[in-house]
Amino acid sequence: MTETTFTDLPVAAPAGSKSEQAYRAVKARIVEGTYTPGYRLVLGSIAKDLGFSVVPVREAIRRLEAEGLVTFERNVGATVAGIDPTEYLYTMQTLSIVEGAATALSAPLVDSVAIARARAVNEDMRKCLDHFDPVRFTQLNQDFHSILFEHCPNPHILDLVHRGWNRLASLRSSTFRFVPGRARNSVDEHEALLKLIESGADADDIEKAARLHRSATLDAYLAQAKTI
Amino acid sequence: MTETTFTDLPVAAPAGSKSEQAYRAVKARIVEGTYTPGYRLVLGSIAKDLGFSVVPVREAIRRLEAEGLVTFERNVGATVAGIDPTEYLYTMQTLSIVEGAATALSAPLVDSVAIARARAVNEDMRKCLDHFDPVRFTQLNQDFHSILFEHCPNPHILDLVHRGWNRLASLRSSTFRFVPGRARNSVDEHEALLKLIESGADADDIEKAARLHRSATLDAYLAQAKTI
DNA sequence: ACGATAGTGATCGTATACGATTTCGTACCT
DNA sequence: AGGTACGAAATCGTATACGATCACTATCGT
Repeated sequence: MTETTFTDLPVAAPAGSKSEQAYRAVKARIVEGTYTPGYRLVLGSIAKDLGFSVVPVREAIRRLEAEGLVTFERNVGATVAGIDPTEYLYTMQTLSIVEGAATALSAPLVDSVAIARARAVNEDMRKCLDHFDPVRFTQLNQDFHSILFEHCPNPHILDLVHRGWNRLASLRSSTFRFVPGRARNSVDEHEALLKLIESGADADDIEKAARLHRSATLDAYLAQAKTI
Repeated sequence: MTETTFTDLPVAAPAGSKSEQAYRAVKARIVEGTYTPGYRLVLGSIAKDLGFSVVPVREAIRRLEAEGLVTFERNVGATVAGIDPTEYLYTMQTLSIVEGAATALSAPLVDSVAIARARAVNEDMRKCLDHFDPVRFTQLNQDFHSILFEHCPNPHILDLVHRGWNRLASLRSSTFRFVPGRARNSVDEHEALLKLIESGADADDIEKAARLHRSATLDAYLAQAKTI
């Protein structure tokens, strides 16, 4: 094909190598809960399902392993990573640190328009409390923080945040128990955080607030777990 | 082979799947500087070199990509990731955050024996300054902090620290320029950090000190870069 | 009846093979 | 001479195939 008459339309080509497609497909199914924790990821089945051979699928799964979304055992296979309480604690604690840092680093770059958008999202979250819609609440929560992170000057840190979120995503439809009381506090803390950023507060204070915001959710979980 | 007469010697079996071996082999060569940044990782060559086929090697390389040690381009191949000044900045900043957190979390679990060991390592570092041995200095520096992290309660954070270190390792033998003045300060800061931990200081203060300790190295680099 | 053991099926791990894509050198045209 | 177009070599991407390993079950012996 020497001549490129047309503008080389990428058409509806699913984009990327099959390995890449497999990666995205499996990741999506994990994150959105089609494959719940413990689900056995059988290479052959997934390959047949996607219409690929096993090699790209295998590669995709190893990549997901590196992200912590699946666990892998030699000669046995891969399963969607569950989150036991310990793992949950590790993940939340790590998130509190990287989110705190991301928030503080981004704060100076958040303009008033972004603040307004974030505030709108937060008000939506408040409504979710009344309708009791935990899934949407979680999504909006990520949207809220994503707005604050929009101009984060350090992509590495942002990446760590996203990995943490993905890791927690598998919880949504299974183990996770929504704690409404905590959720309401969370919304209030969002508003406080916005005020802090608007006022051009010290980076340290912003970082501390953002970190505590995440820690508090962990604490609420721990307190609840203790009562069971 | 039903009978296991001998104690099932793992002998000199290189342990693990070939994919795993390939992963470790290539990683080692990158970290220790055999493959310098920009080095082209050709699947066929590495496979022939290790005596494997290309499939496990390919898998190994994709894993290294996920860790940021190599960059990958579709249909072109992989090269050892270089670190341009921007990447260096991102990595150092992220390290300052995760090392700070790791140090603060570990501090309450560092006993006096560990302190003594760390102090000994630090004195070795001081000697390296006189003999001008940057490679050993860097190694000892990692040893020093590793002692402090020995009982880190959060393995995820520790993992992030190690990833950062690996990422920086490729610099050692190439771009990196050792700044002796900074190195001397670094040793002093180590001692100050030990005193802080010994005294049972506030977690916040320890975190701040550890974070600044890493940031200062970055700042020294930036200052130097500016004068060139 | 219970535990150990051998056999079977499912699944993984890796080698090999081939088509697809890129890169680079060379010849040709302007 | 410079740039473009063609072609060959190198390398990647994926499919297929087969040997190796593991889980499971049924059988045998005690």
